[in-house]
Amino acid sequence: MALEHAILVSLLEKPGSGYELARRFDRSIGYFWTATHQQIYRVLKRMENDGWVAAREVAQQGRPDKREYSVADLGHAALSSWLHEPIEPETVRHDLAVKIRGAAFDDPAGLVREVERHRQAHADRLAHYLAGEGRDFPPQSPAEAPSSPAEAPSSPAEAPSSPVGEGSSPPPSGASPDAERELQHVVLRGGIAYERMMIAWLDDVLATLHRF
Amino acid sequence: MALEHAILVSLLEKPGSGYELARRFDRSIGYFWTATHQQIYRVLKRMENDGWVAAREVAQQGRPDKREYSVADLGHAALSSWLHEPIEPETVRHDLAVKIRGAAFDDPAGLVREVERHRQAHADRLAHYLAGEGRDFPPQSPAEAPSSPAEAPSSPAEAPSSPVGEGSSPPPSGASPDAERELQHVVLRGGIAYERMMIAWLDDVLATLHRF
DNA sequence: ATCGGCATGTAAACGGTTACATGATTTA
DNA sequence: TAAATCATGTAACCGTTTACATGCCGAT
Repeated sequence: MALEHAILVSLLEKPGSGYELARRFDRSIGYFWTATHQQIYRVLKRMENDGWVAAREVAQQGRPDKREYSVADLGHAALSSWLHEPIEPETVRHDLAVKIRGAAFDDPAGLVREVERHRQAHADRLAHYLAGEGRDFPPQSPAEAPSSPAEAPSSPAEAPSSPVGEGSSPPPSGASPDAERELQHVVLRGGIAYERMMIAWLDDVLATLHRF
Repeated sequence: MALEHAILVSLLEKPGSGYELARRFDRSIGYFWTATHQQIYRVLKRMENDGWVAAREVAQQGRPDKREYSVADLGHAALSSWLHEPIEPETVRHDLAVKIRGAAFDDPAGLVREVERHRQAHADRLAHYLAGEGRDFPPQSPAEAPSSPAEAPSSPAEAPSSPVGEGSSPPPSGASPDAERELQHVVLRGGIAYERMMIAWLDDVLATLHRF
């Protein structure tokens, strides 16, 4: 399990309420880790009990009060020790691959629309990522090209919203805002590479299905 | 949930016992869907109660008896209706991405070994897939190249073991052994593309980490 | 004689999903 | 006035993971 750790990272990047975290899990962090608000409130409460995070009541005008969480020393230490223990290279769950293999026993051509839907969803996410990359990581001087040609978008692109927030406690070693940005960028590049690969593969799948 | 459906597909490809299924979920099917034996036994029992699969006691010499399951008409129908309903484009969980972003707050260089471990695991899987592709889908006449240059392997490669098994009931429409092979191949190509992408991205990550 | 593979299970704990619930405020 | 957003929760259910358990057979 790593929801706690994903929350810690997000709160280190920028403190926020449970509600705000829930929305981040629809955006930036949410691209590689999902969680519903119910889950987040429950885990957040446990983390507070364990002293990993501390809450601060914040009054707002025109809005309900919120409890803004930030990472406490114990939480920072917990993250650190998680970072230092090895994790298993992930275990994937690809429903679509099961469907594709299953289609051999039931009208392959019937799957075309479904695969096209998925292809569209991945093209949308790619456009979304590229927009975020262009916004948050504009191409610098020489030597660094952000990414290559893209897909035609379709959904409204929205920002990954990753302002350089301030960690609550002093980090053990080399934690510069510089590293934070660079590492966020390399993760985003991973998302971009993933979507590109998926689109190319789904085209391959469509070509294969069209042969039946 | 799609474990039931993954089991149906696997049993359509070839009938087998719970134990055999559990091992298949370490290989072929397991590359895009994991399940432990306990899970499989429980689901299998439920599927039997629902009339989706039928068991047959098979005596073996030198081994305990096994209950060999095959797909019943109701199971085939259940798979068919699942294939026809749309599913959500998957929700990913990338622990490693969380770690990478978290590393900004705790020694980025300390993550190098972990990322290298993951890179190795993906290189191994790629070698494994490519070996399986070479074995089960040998390059045909013209026009079809299986894949491009690869990685240096390291772990012992093992077969995806996908013999063309016989479905128990007559399929609704175009289910040829031909389609079965082709669709298995396109799924395998997806695995290969995924591993290649991951290796390239992890190299990018390593290069980024080395800057700190 | 012990270890690894075959074969099948039970039980408990945990994590994630879905549904339901409340109440204020701003925007269309 | 109705809908969307902010903000926080409870309850029930279901799927997954981990630990424990049993027993036979063949090979070292």
